[in-house]
Amino acid sequence: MLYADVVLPLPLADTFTYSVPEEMEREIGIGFRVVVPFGNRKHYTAIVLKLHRNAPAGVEVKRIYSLTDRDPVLNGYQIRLWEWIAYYYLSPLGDVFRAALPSVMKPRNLEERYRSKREIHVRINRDIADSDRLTARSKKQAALLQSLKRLFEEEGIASLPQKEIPVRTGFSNAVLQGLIEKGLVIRYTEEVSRLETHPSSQRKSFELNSYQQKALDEVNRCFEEKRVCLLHGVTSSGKTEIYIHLIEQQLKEGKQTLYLVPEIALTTQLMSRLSHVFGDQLGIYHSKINDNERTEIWQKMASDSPYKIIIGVRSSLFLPFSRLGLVIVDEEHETGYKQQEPAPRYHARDTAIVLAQLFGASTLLGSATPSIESYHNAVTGKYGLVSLEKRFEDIEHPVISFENTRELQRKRKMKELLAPGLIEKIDNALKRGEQVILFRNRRGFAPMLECRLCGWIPKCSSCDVSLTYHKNSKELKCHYCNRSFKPAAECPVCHEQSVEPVGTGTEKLEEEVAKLFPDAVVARMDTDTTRGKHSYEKIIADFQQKRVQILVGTQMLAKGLDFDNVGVVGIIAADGLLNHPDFRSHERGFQLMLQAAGRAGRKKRQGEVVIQTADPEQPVYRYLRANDYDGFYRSQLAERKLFGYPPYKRLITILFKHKEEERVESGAKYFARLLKQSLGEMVLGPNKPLIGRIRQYHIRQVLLKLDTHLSPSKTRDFIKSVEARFRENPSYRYLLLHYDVDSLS
DNA sequence: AGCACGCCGACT
DNA sequence: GTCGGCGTGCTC
Repeated sequence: MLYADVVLPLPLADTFTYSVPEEMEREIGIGFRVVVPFGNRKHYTAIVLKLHRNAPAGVEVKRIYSLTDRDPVLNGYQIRLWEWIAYYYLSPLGDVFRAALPSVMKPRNLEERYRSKREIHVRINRDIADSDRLTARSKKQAALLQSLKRLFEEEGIASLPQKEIPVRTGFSNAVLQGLIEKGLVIRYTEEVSRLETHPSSQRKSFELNSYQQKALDEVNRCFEEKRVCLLHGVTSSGKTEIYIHLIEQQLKEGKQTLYLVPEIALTTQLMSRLSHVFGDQLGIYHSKINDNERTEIWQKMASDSPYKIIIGVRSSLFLPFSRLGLVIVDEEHETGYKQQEPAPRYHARDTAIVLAQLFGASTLLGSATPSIESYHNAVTGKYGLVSLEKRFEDIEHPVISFENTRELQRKRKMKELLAPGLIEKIDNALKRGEQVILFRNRRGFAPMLECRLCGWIPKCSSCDVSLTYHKNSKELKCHYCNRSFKPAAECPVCHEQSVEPVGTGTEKLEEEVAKLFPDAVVARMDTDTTRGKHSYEKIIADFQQKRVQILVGTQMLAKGLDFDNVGVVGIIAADGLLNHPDFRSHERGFQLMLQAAGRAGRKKRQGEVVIQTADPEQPVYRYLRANDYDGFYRSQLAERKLFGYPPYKRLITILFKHKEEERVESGAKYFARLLKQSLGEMVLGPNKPLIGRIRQYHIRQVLLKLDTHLSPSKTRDFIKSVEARFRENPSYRYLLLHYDVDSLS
C-alpha cells in the first residue's frame, strides 16, 4: 500500500498520512495537490510532501479523496523553502502553506475552486465556399465578412471576442448575428487568460554610463566569489538600469530572475518601465492583483514555459521557480519586507537569500540607505559591496539646510508650522517655475506629548526612547522597560505650562501653505486622500504633469517616485521621525529623510532640502547634512553593540496571549524562567507590551537577545523543548503563544 | 482552524 | 427536565 504524507492549510506543524487509492498511484507525486477528508466532516486541499510504504501505527488511515492536478504545483525547491521557513521562523508548516498559495488554490470545500475565465469568440467558417452567394442580398454582411477576413489576416489571428466586433469593424451586432445565422461565422467559448499582456516596446535596454558600467562589472565580479552582493547606490544613481542589465544576462543564460519590491503602492513607475523592456517575459505579482490572476501566474510558473522574470512583493518568493539564477531585493532596508501577522513572520530579504542559495543563484540587495544589518554583512565581508555614488545624468546632490524651530519659536518668528527660511525658499522655487514637496509625518499611531514651544519630548529615564502618551490612564509609558511616568505639564527646558499631546498634521500644513501661497495649486497625499483605488495615481500624475505646484504629504511620498522639477523639499517635523519608541527609529528616520531629500533635484539646478527641527545638533542630522551614510552606520552600530541589538544579537520575541490576565502573566513568567535555565541573561521580560490587550486577549512578551555564536538549530530545539515542558502544565495548555524571529523591535 | 464531546446554568 | 454556553481534545 502506498501512503502519502501531506501538509494541510491549518496552523499545524505535523504532516498527516493518507493512503493512496490504487488507481491514483501512477499519477500522484510529490508536490501534487490532493483533497483529503480531515476530521469528521471536512475536506481540505493538501499537498503531498512524501510518498512511502510505511503504514503509520496506531491510527486509522483515511484514503485520499481526489487528486487535484495532473502536474505538481510545487517543486522540490519550494518544499525545501517551506521547510526552511517553518524551521527558521518557528512557525507551523501549515501556516507556511497558507501564506504561500493563493487562496483559490486551496479551496475549503469541494465546490469552490479556481475557474478559468471564458469569453465568447467568433471565427470565420472556412468550410463554406459559397459565402458570396449567401451574402449576395446583404451588403453589410458581405462587407463585415470582408473586413473580418482582412483584420484576421493583418493581425495573424483566427478569432476575436464577440464584444469587440462593433468597435473593431464598425458593424453592429445585428449584422454579425446575420452571419452567424447563415453559418458563415462561428461563435464559440474560448478560455482566456486574465493576465495582462504587454509586448515589449523597447527592444534594447539603455546604455549604461561609465559609473553604472563600472558598478555592473563589480557586481558581476563580486558574484564570482560571493552569493550575496549589496549595491549601495544613492538615489537617482540608476540602480534600475543595472538591474535590467543583470536580468538580461540571466535571460541569455536561460535563467529566471526574481525582482522583489517592498509592499508599497509606489512601484507603478518601475513596473511599467520593466514591462517596456521585458514585455511578456515579465510577470507582475503585487498586492493589488486578485486571486485568480495570482493562480494563473502560479500555473504559468509551474508550466514548461514560465515567466523569465517575476517582479513582485514578499509573497512572490513562493512562486514555483524552476531555473532561478538571480534574486534582486530592491530597497532592501524596507521594514515592509518583514511579515508581521499572521505566521509565518518571515523576512522576505533573508528568505530570498535562502531561496537563491537553494538554486545556487545570486542575490543582489539594493538600497540608497542599506539596513544596518546588511551593510554590516557587507563591511565584514560576508556579502560583497558595490557603491554607486554618482547621480544619474549628473544631477547634483541637494543642499541640505536646517531651520531650528526651537530658536525660531522663542524669537516668535515661526508662522504656524513653517519657518521663514523655508517659506522664502518655496517662494523662490515657485517663481522659477519649480515644484515643492513638503513632508509632515503622521504621529497618530504613537501619540506623544510635546512642548509646543521648544519641541521637547518626554523620554524614559533608563531607556532613551520617547514615551508614549496614554490618554485613558493619563500616563506616559516606556515600550521597553514598561515603566510608567506621570506627565509633567511644565516643560523642563522652557519652564512653562507648554506640554501638550500632539496629533496629526498634514491637513493643517496644507491649510497653512494654501494661505501663504494663494496662487499655487496645493495637493495633499496621505492615507486619507489615497483611499480610493486610483486616487493615488491621480495625485502623482497631477504633480508629474505640473498641474500641482506644492505637494504636501506623509512619508508615503518619500519612496520610489521620480520627479524632475522639484526645487525644494521640506521636512516639517523631522524630530517626530526619530521618536518612535524602538531601537530602529533613528535608522528609519535617517533613511526616510535621505530618501525624501532624494526627491529634490533637477537636471540643471541643485535641489534644496530644508529640515525643520527643534534640535539640529542631533548626530543624525550631522550625518544627513554631510550625506555621510558611513558615519551614520558606524554610530548606529556602536549603539547597537552597547544596547545588545542586531547584528550583535539575534532577536526572538515570544508573545503570550490569554483572556485571563493572571494566566498570561504567570505563564509568561514560567516560560521565561524555563528559558533562563539555559539562556540566562539573554532572556528579557516578560513585559506587558504597549498594547496590553487585543480583542479580549491579554498579552505578554518575552524578548530573547541571543548571542550570535549560539547554534541556531540547538537554540530552536531548546525553545521547542521548553514549549513542550510548558504545555505539560495543564493551566498553560491553551495559552496562545507565538514567535517572531528577527523581530524588528 | 474547526468540530465534537462533555460538563454546568437558565429556560419552554 | 432540555438547550446551549465554552473549556478540552483531536484531527491521518
